[in-house]
Amino acid sequence: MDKIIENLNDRQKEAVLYNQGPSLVIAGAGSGKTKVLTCKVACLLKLGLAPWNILALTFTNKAAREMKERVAKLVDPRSASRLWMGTFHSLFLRILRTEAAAFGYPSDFSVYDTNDTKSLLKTIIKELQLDDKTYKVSSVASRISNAKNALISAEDYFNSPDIQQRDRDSRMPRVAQIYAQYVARCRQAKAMDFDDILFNTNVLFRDHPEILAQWQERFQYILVDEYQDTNASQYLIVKKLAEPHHRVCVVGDDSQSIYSFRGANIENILKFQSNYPESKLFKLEQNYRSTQNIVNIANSLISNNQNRIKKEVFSQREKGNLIQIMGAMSDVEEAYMVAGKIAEMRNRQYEHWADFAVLYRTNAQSRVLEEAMRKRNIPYRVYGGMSFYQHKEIKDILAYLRLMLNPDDEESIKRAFKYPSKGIGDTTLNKLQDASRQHGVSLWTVLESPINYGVVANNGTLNKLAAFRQMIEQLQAKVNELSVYDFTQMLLQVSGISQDMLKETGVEGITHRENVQSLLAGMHEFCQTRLEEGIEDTSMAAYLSEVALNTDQDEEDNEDKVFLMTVHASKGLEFNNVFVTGMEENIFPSQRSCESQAELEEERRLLYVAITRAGNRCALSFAKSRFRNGNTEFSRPSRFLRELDPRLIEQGSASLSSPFGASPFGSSSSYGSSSYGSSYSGQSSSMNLQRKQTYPQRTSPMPKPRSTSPSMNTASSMSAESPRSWKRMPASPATASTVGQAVPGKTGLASVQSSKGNFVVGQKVLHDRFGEGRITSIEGQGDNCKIGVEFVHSGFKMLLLKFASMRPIE
DNA sequence: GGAGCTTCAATTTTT
DNA sequence: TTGAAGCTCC
Repeated sequence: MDKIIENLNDRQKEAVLYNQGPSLVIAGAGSGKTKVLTCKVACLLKLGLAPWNILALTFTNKAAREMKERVAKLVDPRSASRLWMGTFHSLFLRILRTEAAAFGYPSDFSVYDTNDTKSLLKTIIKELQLDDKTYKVSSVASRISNAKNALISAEDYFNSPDIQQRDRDSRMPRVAQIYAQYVARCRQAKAMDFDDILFNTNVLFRDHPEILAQWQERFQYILVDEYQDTNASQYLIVKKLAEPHHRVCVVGDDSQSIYSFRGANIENILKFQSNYPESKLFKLEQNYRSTQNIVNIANSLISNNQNRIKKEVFSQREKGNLIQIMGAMSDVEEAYMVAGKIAEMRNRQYEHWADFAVLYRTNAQSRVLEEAMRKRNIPYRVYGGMSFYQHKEIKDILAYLRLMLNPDDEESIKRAFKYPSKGIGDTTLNKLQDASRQHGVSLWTVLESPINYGVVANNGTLNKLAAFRQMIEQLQAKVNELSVYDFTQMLLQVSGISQDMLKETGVEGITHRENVQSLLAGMHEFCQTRLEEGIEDTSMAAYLSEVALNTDQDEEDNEDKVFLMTVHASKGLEFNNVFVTGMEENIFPSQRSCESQAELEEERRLLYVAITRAGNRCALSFAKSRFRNGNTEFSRPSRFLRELDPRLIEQGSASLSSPFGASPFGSSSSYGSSSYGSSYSGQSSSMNLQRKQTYPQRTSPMPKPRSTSPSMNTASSMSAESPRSWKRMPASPATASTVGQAVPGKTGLASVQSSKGNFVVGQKVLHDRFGEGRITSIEGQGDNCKIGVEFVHSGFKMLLLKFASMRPIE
């Protein structure tokens, strides 16, 4: 026991050792939250609790995995593997499967993922003959999801005057019907969606006290990670399970609550103490991750929030570097600036690429950043994006597997129907669906005898349907005879998927086949592991129940690369150096979050999360113009920048006082030119940055672009600025009338006069997109006059004067 | 049933 | 601008 807690500080020890009643552990950023949780679990085991008496709930598979590994190291792997430690969804799914009979489901019901849900909703909206522009699938889905997470059933939804009024106000009065229909169809398909797992767990516990009592008895101690992210449904499950013994420990940080949009209720953590009056509060306030300056500037920001639990996060590390704020003329320049800084810092500090993270508020911002990284030969990875199990080819195969256990699974039938193509089109599918709806039976039932259900089709079609049905039945007969691995290999042959995939040519085909191979490899591993552990069941059912909720990334990318990700995705991670980009009004905070105080506070917490990811250095950047939704938009620096303690911001960083309120593209040239000249070392000079252009570039492998078609059309640094990119700056004063009058010099030309001003070799210029630079050459005349400019952040460019939106400065 | 066209919208995301 | 989704035509 002592050994487990020997590396903890006093606060952490108290939190770990207290287990007389409910406790709330407020764990500031970087305060060793996971350590406390894992040590607590280890202590409980040492105190004699059986692993299966401990319920430890997380939000992600990754968190659960990591925690399990750490517990395994503290105690023994065997005990660790027997803990009830996992995500809310995976553990309660397990319970639901066990208790399925109690609420009239088969134990191998299907689990619908977001795609299935949306596809079903789309069908229902069509069937109800509602306008799919008014009833957008995504908004209907989110209303239903929010309702479920708030434990509002379809019936409650229909009967709630408030909700009905709200739906009428937003011109979607029939969401209640869609909801009801959706629930009915899920039940018919013997399927549950993610939200149902929690919702139905509540229903189960509500309607079956005897079952609840069993699980209460089992879970002697309950721990919840990231409690600030719990929704009403999760809150209530925990409350019910902990009712008899009240031994529950929740850990979280209200300042890091950033998921209200998906139903998380920050009140759960704020009100924990009133919900559990006898509870004890522990605060972990020492941050071990970040320097004092980073912790303090984050504190100065978050102190602007009203709704929070009082705490004083502090660091005993060195003061560290000041926080830098960098301004750029455009999104492109911002990206180059960040890329340049990363390259420079890496060389100077002998750091790894992976010590750097570039964070942004929206995914769309990654584009320019990626481009800048590629141009600078900086290897990077974009974190997030599509997970393995969301790929079409994987989902198609899993649909077949799901059908084996549950042929009533409508979404899976539809998938299997469509792929590989069987000559059965939408027309036939619609007929089948209509019949299924009219007779109140599943699609599969209709398929078993289409004619009996009034499906009118020609013989060819009927034969195809019969062939499909036979194939499924034939496969079903084998399911229990083979391991998943063997079965799936057979399935790929029988269904024609293998043959079809071989037909695919090109890069995408290769990727698809590789993904299928990975799926098979995963299945093989599943079987091996099971056999090694002495579990004989390597069936598909066993596999599917394990995989149903695996939606996280199987990222094995351990290469040394810079991380690019949204701020949301960065939660829980840490990096030596963090760049937070796009610090502009309407981006961060996002436009949609400016309406209410609560939303604005969440955006502030989001920035708090971003800043506290940094260990040693943190820089925030903004651009004065940004290309968004096909237009160049001008923006003002984020209001949050003004909330940061100015004493912790590096001198020479962008001045924030002047541009506010002024016209976004005011005439102050000093603003743009001085703002980004400073460097981390505090040597504030643009020369310093220019010099890095000559640094020998360490070669590094080019990262694979995410899309299959790498963008090759980006303006090469040697070419004249293309009209296409010029179009991106409609506000630029450049016109055809800017033809220059050249003055000859010793080599080439020394200067040129144009309607934009006088350009001389060696002169400083300010370009709307590339920012500040110095002219190195002038050649050609008239329309062909080209000016070579060495830009501070964008490197050398040869620009056609005619198009360049550039003016001399100084 | 698929290639190619038009249209339309455009935070954040795990399970 | 991108991309997804729907529509048309072969």
